[in-house]
Amino acid sequence: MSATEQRGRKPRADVQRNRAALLETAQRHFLQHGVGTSLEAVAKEAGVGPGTLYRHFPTREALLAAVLQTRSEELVARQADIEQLGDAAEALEQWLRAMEDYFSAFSGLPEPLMAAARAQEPDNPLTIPCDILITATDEHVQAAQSAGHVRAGVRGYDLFLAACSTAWIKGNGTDEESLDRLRTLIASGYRQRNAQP
Amino acid sequence: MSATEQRGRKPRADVQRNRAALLETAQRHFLQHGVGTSLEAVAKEAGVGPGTLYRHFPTREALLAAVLQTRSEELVARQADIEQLGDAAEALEQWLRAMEDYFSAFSGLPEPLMAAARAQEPDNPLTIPCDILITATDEHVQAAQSAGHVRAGVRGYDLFLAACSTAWIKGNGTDEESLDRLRTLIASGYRQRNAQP
DNA sequence: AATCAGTACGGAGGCAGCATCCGTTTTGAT
DNA sequence: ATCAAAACGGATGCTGCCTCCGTACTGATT
Repeated sequence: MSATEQRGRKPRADVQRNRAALLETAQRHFLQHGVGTSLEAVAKEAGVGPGTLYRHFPTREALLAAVLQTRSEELVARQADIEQLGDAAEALEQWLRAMEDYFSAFSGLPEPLMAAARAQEPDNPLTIPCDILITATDEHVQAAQSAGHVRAGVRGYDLFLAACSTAWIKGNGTDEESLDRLRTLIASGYRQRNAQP
Repeated sequence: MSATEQRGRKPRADVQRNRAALLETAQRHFLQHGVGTSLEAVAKEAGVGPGTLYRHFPTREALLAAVLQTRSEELVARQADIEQLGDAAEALEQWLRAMEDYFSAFSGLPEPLMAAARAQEPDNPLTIPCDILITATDEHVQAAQSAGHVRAGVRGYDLFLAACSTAWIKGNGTDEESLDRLRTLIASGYRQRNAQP
């Protein structure tokens, strides 16, 4: 028996079915209406009562975290690929874009993520993925610094913040051209002036 | 008769009193609870009914814009001072900080400001101040570019976005040190490498 | 001073969403 | 087939939004 399975010994059929339906519906609603979507509507469309939704996911953040689980895993997988590249500068750049995409998955997502990153609430379900991302970013940054591609004094957390705010702006309907300008601006900010090959 | 006075000829005493009370109370509530504060509570504390509040300020944005009026004027005044400086680079930097402070006046303010800046809704009361700020920023940028302090290709709007997102991050409780790092990062991004005095 | 018409007031009311509680139903185990 | 634990779901109470309309106030007019 794996650790993720039941500790007692009863994985009720109900529970799994409802949980799956809720996750599926919630993802659709988050996609269409953003993270602020009506949880009541999600429950109704999933064919369960509000009580059931709240029992499975006590807070909006818990539901969000569960829905994001899949995407988080994909992101981590992408990181593995990215790390394969020899070029630390290129790797960092790709990683930042990957994070930005992740943050942009649903409209309004950066808000709760920032709240979780600040992380005075240790039981916020979004804190864990955030910490993972920050750490991963920091590793990329350090690698790129060692290779002389990134200024000293830049931390992973700084670029995490930058990616998060870029995603926030993106989610607010700014045109792609302006976004690219902003990304370029930020890249100019962290890049080492004279890269040493 | 000035243009800002009545066009017909009746400035009812009621109206002025209530409007003033609403603005005063709203500012306090925005300060304490952010831009999402309960308008019902504002009305109640101002001693008027909800109807009166909504007649004076049909939307939350209208109320926000009215409350921000004073601050906007201060900001413009500060701009005048800043322009006096001969140093365009220093002027730009100060201007960006001034804007950031303005955006940080109330928690959650960047959100509606961004929505207004994107500006497909021409009757959004926040659009006007936003456009003014963008234009002003662009002037500072161009001045600094002429003096060779800022890269070509940087637009005022880009730095407006940057300031807005910095304020957003700030409003989400990030520590001052990280903010300073981010500001430095952005500054490194727009500054010309070899300034020509 | 008294009247009048226009204006503004304010609260009741309808609506939507959140979150909880508890009587009823489902489920796996025996 | 029976049972107790576990899960369900909807009724419920709450808060906030926004509107509508009978009532009250105000400034102008005589």
